[in-house]
Amino acid sequence: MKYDFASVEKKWQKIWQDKNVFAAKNDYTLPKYYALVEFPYPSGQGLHVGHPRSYTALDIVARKRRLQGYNVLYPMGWDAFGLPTENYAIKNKIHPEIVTKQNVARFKEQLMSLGLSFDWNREINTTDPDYYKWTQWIFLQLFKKGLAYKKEMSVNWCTSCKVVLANEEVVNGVCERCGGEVVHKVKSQWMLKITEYAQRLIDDLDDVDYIDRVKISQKNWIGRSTGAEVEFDTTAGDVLTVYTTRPDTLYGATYMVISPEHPMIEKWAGQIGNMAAVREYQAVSARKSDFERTEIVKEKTGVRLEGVKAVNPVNGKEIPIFISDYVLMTYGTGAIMAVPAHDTRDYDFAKAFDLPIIEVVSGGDVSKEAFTDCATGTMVNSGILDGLSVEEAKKKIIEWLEENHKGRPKVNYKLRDWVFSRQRFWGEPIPIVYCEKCGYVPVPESELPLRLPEVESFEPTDDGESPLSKMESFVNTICPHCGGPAKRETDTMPQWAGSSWYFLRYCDPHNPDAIASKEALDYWLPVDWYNGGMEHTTLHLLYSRFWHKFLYDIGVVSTKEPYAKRTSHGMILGENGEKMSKSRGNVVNPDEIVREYGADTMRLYEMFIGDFEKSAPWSSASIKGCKRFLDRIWALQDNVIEGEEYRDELRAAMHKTIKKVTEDIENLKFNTAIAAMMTLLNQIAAVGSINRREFKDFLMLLNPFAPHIAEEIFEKLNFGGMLTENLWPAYDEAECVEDTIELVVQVNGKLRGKITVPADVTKEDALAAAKGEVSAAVEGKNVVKEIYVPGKLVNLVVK
RNA sequence: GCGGGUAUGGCGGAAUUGGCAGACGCGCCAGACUUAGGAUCUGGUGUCCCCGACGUGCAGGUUCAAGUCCUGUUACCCGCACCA
Repeated sequence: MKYDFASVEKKWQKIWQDKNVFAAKNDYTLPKYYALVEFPYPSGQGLHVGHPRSYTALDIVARKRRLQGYNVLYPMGWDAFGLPTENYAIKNKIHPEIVTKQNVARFKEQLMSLGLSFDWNREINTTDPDYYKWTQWIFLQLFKKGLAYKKEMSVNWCTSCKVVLANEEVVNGVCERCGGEVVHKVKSQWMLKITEYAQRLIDDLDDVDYIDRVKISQKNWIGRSTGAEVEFDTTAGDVLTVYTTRPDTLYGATYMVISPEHPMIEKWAGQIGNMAAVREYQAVSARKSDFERTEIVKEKTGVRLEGVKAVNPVNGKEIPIFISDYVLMTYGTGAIMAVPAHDTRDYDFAKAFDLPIIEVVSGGDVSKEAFTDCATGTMVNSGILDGLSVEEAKKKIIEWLEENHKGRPKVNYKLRDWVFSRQRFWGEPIPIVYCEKCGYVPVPESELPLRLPEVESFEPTDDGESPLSKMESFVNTICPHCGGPAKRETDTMPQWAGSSWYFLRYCDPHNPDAIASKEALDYWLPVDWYNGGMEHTTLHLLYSRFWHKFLYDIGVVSTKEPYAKRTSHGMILGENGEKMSKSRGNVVNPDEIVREYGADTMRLYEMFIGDFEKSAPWSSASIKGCKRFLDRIWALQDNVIEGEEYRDELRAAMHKTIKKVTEDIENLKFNTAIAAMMTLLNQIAAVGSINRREFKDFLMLLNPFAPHIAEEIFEKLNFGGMLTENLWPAYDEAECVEDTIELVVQVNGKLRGKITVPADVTKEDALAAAKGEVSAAVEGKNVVKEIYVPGKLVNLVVK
């Protein structure tokens, strides 16, 4: 009888749903396990085969944990605000709410068809006012604590989407989403002070179990560096402060460079002799897009400020000041001391402008290139520092600077504050009112959610203002503070807002009075295992850690970190090994795979495709192997015999497989777990039959991977109740060992034979047997060394 | 340039502390059943000059023994990119 996966899968999906089998219990006395996958953006394209890789992996973990007696929370929801939906809505003249509803329905149906054990009672949607009420509430708390502020700043402006982008959304100088040109534009933006949390975001990584590459990426992104601020007097009278990681090279500073946007330029305008040239350079820099700026990275340009000089604090020498766009206003103080002998950029600039290069650290050849090594050099030409190592010199010069009030130690971060405004319709309205008299006033919490107005047109404006700005009934309001006329903020939040706290809402998703009840949060948090893509390491993951830490600070949550463990899956590539995309024509549709092979086969294949953490190309040929595996298990029903215990011929195999599958699931080694089950099946086939006990435990192991077929056979064989109500099988380490083992016999390290010996063989017996096995090869030669590795091999070294 | 990663049969990939290289699967070959096979079952399948030798990107080294450790090197992928 052939296995009819289509009807069986539908049958069990309905039973699971009707009986609420996977609902997390609100009994906070039970041992809990919170498994989380990144909730998808419900795009118009429907589910991608990449989605189920992550979802199936943690579904396996969740199902296994339930069988191990845990109260498991494995939820799903929709990160549904965002540009593609809005663009689609504009283009097709449908309200984004309707588009979202349609896309969610499609996604949900697709996820359901995969038999994922989500607790659908806890489904959330970031565009639901009952949800974004709390996104807005968190923003208000940030505002009240001074962590949300408005700032005039140069922002990344996508000329195609007509929207401000975060730095993280600009890729290679173009818009991450549409590939449109990105230019700079000065706008007043809401900002979140993530930089205030930079050090804690680094430090607390020590307390969580994230895979190394995620920790390293986050640290690099935050980009902590230690150095010093040094104050340079100028002939204009003002002090120019620079940041440097190499204060030891202060004697080698032969000129200074400030950013073209540096405010001191305006202050000095009257004293700068060549102000026209300076203004021209400023204008050219401002016009450059990020793309142009990175394109012409090679040659250094700049303009010398005539009439103003700086004074090196260590030796009183006057040195020239330049403006150049290789110095960024957004990092450090926007000004540097240039030490061409020991910094490659300064070196290039000095060469281009024919400036003196003074060696202050010996060890390199500064006539050829900058010597930047901090580990080996010795200080020279440096007065009080001469003869010291770089590290010693750093300490000594900082002491000197502090004593003479010319500087201090300083830590800097590359991380910048989070640009939180978007000039778009389909996002959470920022709940702030602007009053001429009172300034920025928060919308009272009792008025949340501040809903998006119900309008028909929400096209972006050409001047870069939000579509909301044209909706007068929305804009015009009353100041909550003074009662006078006021205007609402018309920008909306970025897509990252709703996803920065969604895992909290799952704990208590229908609570009207709070993000979630304190009891629910205290019970479920932290998330025990969070899996998601590497592409979210520096954005979503960092943002949500930031928000969580803030919520910890104001007493909403009780854990410093949201996620105890973070893993990351590799991408599934197209058959040609390239990233799947419509334009490459290599997209695999999960619906078709489910239709042709069934959900169990699809799940199994995605887990078997390769190392979970690495990317792997799809193969429509290989998937058959997984189908065959399930068909062969189905066929085992014809060879079932009675039996309450494992038979001798399968005992070790059963124990070993249980051990392997149990451990591999914890270590993300789903592919070898499946291989182990295939091996067990081959052993069963060799024996010719399977008894009821063996089959039952086999089905338990199979269940997390291929739940439908496992449940069906479990029911057909009357093992009692639903499989999901049973317990994960245990293994006995002692039983994993076979009675006899095979030892490899090597002569001079080369394989020359194999011997079968009792598992508890003595060294003497093993050596004797080995010598007998390879007598021909050892004949007439001197055995100079005998190596015996118990359970593995015997190596005879002969001469 | 910096950071992270990868390199193993025709293909996807296995391989605790160094200990049988190629588990498991795909594909391929042969056979069985069959009117038929793109179904199923059984056996085989790293390469070659096949009782032997060679073989984990490349070149060295350590070791009784190296995919694994050390030194050097190449190619590709991902991320960041003038961060002082």
